[in-house]
Amino acid sequence: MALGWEDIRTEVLRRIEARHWAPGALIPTEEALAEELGCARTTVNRALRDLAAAGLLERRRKAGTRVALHPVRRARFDIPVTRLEIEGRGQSYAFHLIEERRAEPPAAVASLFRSPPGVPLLRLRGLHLADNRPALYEERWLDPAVLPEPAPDFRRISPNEWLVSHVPWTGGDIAFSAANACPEEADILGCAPGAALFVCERVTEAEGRPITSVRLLHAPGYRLRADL
Amino acid sequence: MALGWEDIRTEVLRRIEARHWAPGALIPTEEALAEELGCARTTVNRALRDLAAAGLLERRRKAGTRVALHPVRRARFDIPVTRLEIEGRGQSYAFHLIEERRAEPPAAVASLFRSPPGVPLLRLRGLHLADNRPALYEERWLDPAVLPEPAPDFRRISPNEWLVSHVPWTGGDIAFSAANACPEEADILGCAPGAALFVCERVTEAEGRPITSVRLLHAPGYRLRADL
DNA sequence: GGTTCCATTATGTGCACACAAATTACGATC
DNA sequence: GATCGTAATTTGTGTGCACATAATGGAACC
Repeated sequence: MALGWEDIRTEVLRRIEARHWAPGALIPTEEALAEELGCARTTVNRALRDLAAAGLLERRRKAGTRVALHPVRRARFDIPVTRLEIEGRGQSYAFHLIEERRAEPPAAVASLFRSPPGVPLLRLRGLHLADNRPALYEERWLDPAVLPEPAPDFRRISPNEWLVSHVPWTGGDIAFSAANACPEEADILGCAPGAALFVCERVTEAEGRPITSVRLLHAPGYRLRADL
Repeated sequence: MALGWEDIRTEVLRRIEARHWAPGALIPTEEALAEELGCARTTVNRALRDLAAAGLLERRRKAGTRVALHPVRRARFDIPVTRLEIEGRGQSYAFHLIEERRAEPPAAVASLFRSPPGVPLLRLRGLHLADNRPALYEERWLDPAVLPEPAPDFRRISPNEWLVSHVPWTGGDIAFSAANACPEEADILGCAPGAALFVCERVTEAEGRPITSVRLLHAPGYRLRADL
């Protein structure tokens, strides 16, 4: 019959959901499950590893595998390039560069970049438009060392998109929050001052050093969906 | 020396980041890589599968493996039980039940639950407190069919926490957005009317049917962090 | 009683092999 | 030239085995 690892996962999941094994309880060893379900231990291992990665099981060597006491919901979502996200909704995309200049960053950003005082970074501000309406306003600091000669024309391609396809990144950090639009932001995004904006702050690193930090302000009405 | 699959992943990642293989380009087959790097194809397979799951590679049978053209950033975050999140910050936790009654849901919720008109759902509203200060206000609709007899005392345990540990869930949906606090919400959360609130809306399902839908309003200042 | 050490045990992972599944490339046929 | 069928290729996965690694529990010892 040939049971696949996904079948094993399904069966284990069924038992968890049916409270066949209570939360916090030990479940049989891989070997026992393999014998019971009629497959190799490798196959059980893969299924259990997958469920553990999903947060449903907790596994420790020697201690065994137990059903997670607090099934942490581990949500995942994709962060597409803004252009693709907008075009994916069937809208036309455009990017409007508001500002591009060298400037000394505020202390918080400077310490983040671990750059010595007096060294300017590249300051970029721009607006992403969907069907010619403001959709996303970005304020960015960028380490000019990553730019080639000649520098890309950010009036034609958004910094985000250029970075994604030209600079190898190795890590970073991302956080979401909500903020009231200040008058200038409201003006740029074409919304009322004080409107609640969905904010995404990102720091992108390469080889352990920050390359760029950006604050993305979404126009009112934006929703970020994730899968459980 | 014994190369582990994580070593292989690291090496492949290095080559991607070093633009050794350009975005969109085909990379060698598993077999070729296994021979070159001196390990079994299984090991290469695991490494490449992992990178593909992370969105860095695209793999298709027979077509081979290529470096993703648009390295979609796939972020993951854990959604802990609110109590654990607050206690994890070293603050004391408390839950205050504001309202519990049977009520007919608005049309949008009724259609979501696919419940016939006239059948009431359980309406719950409550406030999560961190160090006795409002942290999270929740408005929930709950299918009373999942409740045992006697029903749990939601003055003692928050609906969220009770559900997580007593009702097997199989899926759901989650979305984040921002909203201005209406006067009542501002009063409950102890913030200014109109303040930008971070909103989390969740629908939880079991066996394909919605069990509960909830709108979570975080007090101003909340940040949701994720890992890239 | 407490500390150290070690055997036991469950998971983690590598390997060689086999076959399955998908998709492409190519050749045969019309 | 277009269409169809088939073979070749690449990834996907199962199996049995071996050994590595970590954590546990208890024995030995002070």
